[in-house]
Amino acid sequence: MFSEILTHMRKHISLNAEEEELLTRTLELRDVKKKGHLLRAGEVCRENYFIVQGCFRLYLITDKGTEQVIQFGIENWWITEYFSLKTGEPSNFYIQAIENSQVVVLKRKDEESLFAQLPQLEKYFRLVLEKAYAAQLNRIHYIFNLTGEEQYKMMRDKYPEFVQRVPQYMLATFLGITPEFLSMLRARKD
Amino acid sequence: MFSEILTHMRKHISLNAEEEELLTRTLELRDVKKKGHLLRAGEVCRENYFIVQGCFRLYLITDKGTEQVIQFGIENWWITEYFSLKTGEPSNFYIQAIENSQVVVLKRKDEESLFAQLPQLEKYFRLVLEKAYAAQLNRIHYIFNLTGEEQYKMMRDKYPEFVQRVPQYMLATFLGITPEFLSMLRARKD
DNA sequence: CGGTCTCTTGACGGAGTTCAAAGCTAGTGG
DNA sequence: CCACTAGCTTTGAACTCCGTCAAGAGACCG
Repeated sequence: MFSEILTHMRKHISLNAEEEELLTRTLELRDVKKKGHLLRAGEVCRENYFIVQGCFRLYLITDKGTEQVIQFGIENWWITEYFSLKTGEPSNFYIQAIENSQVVVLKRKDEESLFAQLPQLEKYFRLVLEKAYAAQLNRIHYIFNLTGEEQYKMMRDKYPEFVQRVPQYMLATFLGITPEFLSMLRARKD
Repeated sequence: MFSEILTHMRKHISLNAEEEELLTRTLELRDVKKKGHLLRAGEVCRENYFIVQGCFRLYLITDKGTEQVIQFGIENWWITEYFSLKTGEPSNFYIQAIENSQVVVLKRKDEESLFAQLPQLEKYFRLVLEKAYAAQLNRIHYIFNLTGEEQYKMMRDKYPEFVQRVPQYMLATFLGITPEFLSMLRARKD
């Protein structure tokens, strides 16, 4: 359903019925099965995704052959790989559904004309990006100043439903620790 | 001078003479001495800065009382603390000049009316933020997958002039290591 | 030329990794 | 609905990178 994305947009900008109709004509809904990929390393990223329902991860395969989760995305967040999307170069990252999910797809080829017709979208995405960028700075702060244990406890206390939702080995690499060490942390009763 | 920021904007959007004049009337030039602050922890961030000349760092004081650099900024980059700027809450961060510098100041109180008069600025900042956000994702990737030593060598080889430009103890905390350990790395000839 | 800021050196300690193996769980097909 | 399998989690021992603390040596600026 497009109602979720329209609700989200209305929090930042105002659109009339005609404009909303233009949007829903251009955007596309897509279902993604658990473990299905929206992007694989080596491919060029040509779309931006708004998560209607479900949960995704953006990750990569390191030189050592292990997976490193860089970012999670849940309902009402946009997720994409901007570097590849903007430059047209092949991406190093994967975007994968952790659960059966549904996204709204904004294709790069439609972006320019849609933004030209609905200039307010520029503001909407500017505001979304400001928020996402601020969150990244905060994250870097935590990475450097909290131990793995402290980060895990913070996640667990602040977003308990989220910690339940994703496999431990994905959460571990997101926190910058190994699955083995996270398992040990959980065993130590607080 | 405003010529630097106008040149930068012309790379992303087109402005006519009248629009550029409106911009330069609203924006402000400010000189900042080495070690001067644009923002201190506890203050509310009310401005966004385009670096015309010089070098800045965004940092914070950790619980242990040490400085942690989160981000550097040099010529033609915007730097601010978006969380405080957007929410109006006091910031936890400092923004400080590393050299004698000059910035263009965009005040929050002018932002709304300026964006209303020059809607193209929405696009300009959207594009700037997309690039900055992509760079942060890449940075998180390096933080997790390179050791302190590998990150230092990459910085040194990729941005040698920059490594020269900032004090070692600032570079160390930016890389997530202690100044002592960075000193040791430098002593090991490659 | 004096003081503050910055960089270096070294000994010790701890948080987290690596590797290997075993135990558990959930989805799948028969 | 059960059994099997692949994927996920746990455990433990040895090891490593990097932090902490403390002291001293340069270097820069007024």
